[in-house]
Amino acid sequence: MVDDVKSPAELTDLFRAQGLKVTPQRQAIFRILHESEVHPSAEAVHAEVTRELPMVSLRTVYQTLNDLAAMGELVQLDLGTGAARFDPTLTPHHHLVCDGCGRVTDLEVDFPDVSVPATLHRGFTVSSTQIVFRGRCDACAAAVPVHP
Amino acid sequence: MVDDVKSPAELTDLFRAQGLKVTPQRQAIFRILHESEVHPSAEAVHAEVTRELPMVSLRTVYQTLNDLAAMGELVQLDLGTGAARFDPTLTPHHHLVCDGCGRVTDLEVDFPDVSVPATLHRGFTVSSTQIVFRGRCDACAAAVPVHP
DNA sequence: CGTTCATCAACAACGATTGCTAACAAGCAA
DNA sequence: TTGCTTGTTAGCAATCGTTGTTGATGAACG
Repeated sequence: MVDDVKSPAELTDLFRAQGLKVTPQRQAIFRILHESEVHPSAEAVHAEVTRELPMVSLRTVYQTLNDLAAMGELVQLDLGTGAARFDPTLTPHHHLVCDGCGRVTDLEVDFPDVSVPATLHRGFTVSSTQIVFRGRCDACAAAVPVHP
Repeated sequence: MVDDVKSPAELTDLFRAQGLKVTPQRQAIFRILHESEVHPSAEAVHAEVTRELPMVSLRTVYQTLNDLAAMGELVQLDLGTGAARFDPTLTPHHHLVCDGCGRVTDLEVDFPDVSVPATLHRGFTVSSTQIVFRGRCDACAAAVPVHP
């Protein structure tokens, strides 16, 4: 099974263990991330949060997402789509990015042959490998058959 | 040999062929790109240009870089290092990105096995594949041996 | 030469993100 | 419960990279 973001209860425990407080705002963010099937931007998470807690500021959402990313419970992606995306799927995987609508799709495939040749890495220590396939999803390809 | 950005003379011809005018500012940018061994940001190109033409605005640099990228004479990279990088190497290749200093290094290696499995692409049309290896270059690894 | 249109510099505006700070609330203990 | 301590929040300003706007300049082409 896929290693998703932890449950709200687990994240609550983790936050408390780090001496961080668990506020209603944070609980709402935990729940939204846990239920999310996509790669939401901070803005998108904020839009969801304010449906139940209308006073939550975007600032708070950023803070909590950054905390989660720093704890390794979330992966922050910068795919050149304008805003950073927060990926609740922790299993190493890759991404399809649509140049039309910006949609990001997971690709749960391992490419075991992809590594930096020893003759070329020149002291570079690789900590992660990201593969991004850019193109157009079916919907966008249909919408713009010829020119952009 | 590597397919680098065209010479200033060739770029001049290309601009004129497109009905774009070739100003001293643009010629300076052409020359700087052609001599560049790295992946300069717009800011870095601007810093170089103003050494010979102190009046050139950052706006003009962006405009020319965008024109070149639109013509396919330059590849614009967004690697999450803050600013966009402009890559004068046109041959398909991949990148090593140092999380410490942000340095971007080319990796002239082809990974023929990297493609989206037919069973998973679900209508997605891939137009380009980017592989980014993140980690630390030798200098940054030496500077920060343990914690960041 | 003169017309015309792209370009220039300067500044404002923009979107995404972060810094700042006073008011506030979570967690803990008594 | 009550109170204390400390981290958190909301709101706004500021920052960064980038682009829009504009009046003036200047190149290209006839």
